Amino acid sequence: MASRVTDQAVYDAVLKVIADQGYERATTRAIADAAGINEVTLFRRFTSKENLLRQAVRSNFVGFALDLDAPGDDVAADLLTIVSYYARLYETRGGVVLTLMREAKFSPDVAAVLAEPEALLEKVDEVILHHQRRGALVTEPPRHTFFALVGPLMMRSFARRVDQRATQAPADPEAVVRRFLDGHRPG
Amino acid sequence: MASRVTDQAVYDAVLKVIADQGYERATTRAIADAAGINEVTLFRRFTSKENLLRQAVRSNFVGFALDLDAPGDDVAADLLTIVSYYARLYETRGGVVLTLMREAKFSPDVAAVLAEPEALLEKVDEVILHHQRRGALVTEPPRHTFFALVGPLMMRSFARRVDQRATQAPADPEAVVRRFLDGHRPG
DNA sequence: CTCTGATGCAAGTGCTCACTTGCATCAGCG
DNA sequence: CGCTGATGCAAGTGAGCACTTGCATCAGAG
Repeated sequence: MASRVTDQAVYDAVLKVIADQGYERATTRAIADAAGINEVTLFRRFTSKENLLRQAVRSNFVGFALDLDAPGDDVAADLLTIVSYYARLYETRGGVVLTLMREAKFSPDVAAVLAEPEALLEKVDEVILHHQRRGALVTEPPRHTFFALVGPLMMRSFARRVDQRATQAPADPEAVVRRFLDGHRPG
Repeated sequence: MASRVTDQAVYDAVLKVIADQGYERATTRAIADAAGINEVTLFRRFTSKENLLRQAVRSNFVGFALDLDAPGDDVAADLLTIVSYYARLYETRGGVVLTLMREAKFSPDVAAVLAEPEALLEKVDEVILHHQRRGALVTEPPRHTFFALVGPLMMRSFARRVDQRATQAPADPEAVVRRFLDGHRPG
């Protein structure tokens, strides 16, 4: 029988609690409370705190993965896929993502969990390399290109966190790609 | 009788350990080991972990405070004092500073300790306000002006952390102030 | 209605960690 | 040499937390 509180609802709770407490300070008790279930039930359903985070991350960050398996001829289109993904990610989950990235440096658990979304990055690298080889992008380490592309989105999310008053409009992925290509098409 | 291991040596150890582990994961045991003293001695001399951090921060960040009590007529000179202070801070302690700033959001202890250096910021605000009133700077919330001034230094420190390979030259405070004033002198 | 599987609750286990205590040692000062 | 005050070491205390166990309850499928 399905559970009264859905898995996704629990995932939302985890991410929310982690967003304001950080992973290590987020007690399983607090997570359970936020999800409206008993702590024991939490463990019965998700085994461990780390596994719970893993499933939440998988479901929310990795789940709706990009259609990048076969990069095509159109640089702009492929980059747009990437930017749209990260724009949406930071738009909806910016808080947790930044928090987890910070904590990954110190907490082996968090680092382990983030290994999975990191694998996404390798896919992205391949796409960038593909277009570099086709002569559509300046040649540099793909990860650099990636940061140049997505960095502005991260910064926006970061700035919003530091400076609340800025009611910034959500980033327009098409504009981001356009601006980026202006600077990264080989002359 | 003075202690064989000086207070400053212990402070260095704390800041170093916190820089790579973060405050919460930095056990007093690890700190004592890094300082080359017994954990018990640590407590006998510094009372508590939080107090130890406080004294380390006080000694390293607040101790050599700025000569800003009486802002003068020369905007450039006063801003240079500020920038030089933060340039040196990030140059020598960038790692810990960023780590502590991150953790302050989650850990009340860290937040409490950082309240003291925060007070420095109020002094800075006053100086900026002073020069705004004298018509030497564009009018905006002083904290914004501060971030515009010091932000680049923080970003440089942050970037160095993310992207190791960049052997960036240390920031030149005079250049920073010059560039800043170009954009913030009222037209 | 009955059976089953998921849930809640109370209590407990084991680990880590900040912090303590008692005692032996050691360096400098008279 | 004898005193003092700081240090080291071994052991322990108490709290927080991830995770477990046993039992009662309750909702849905047959």
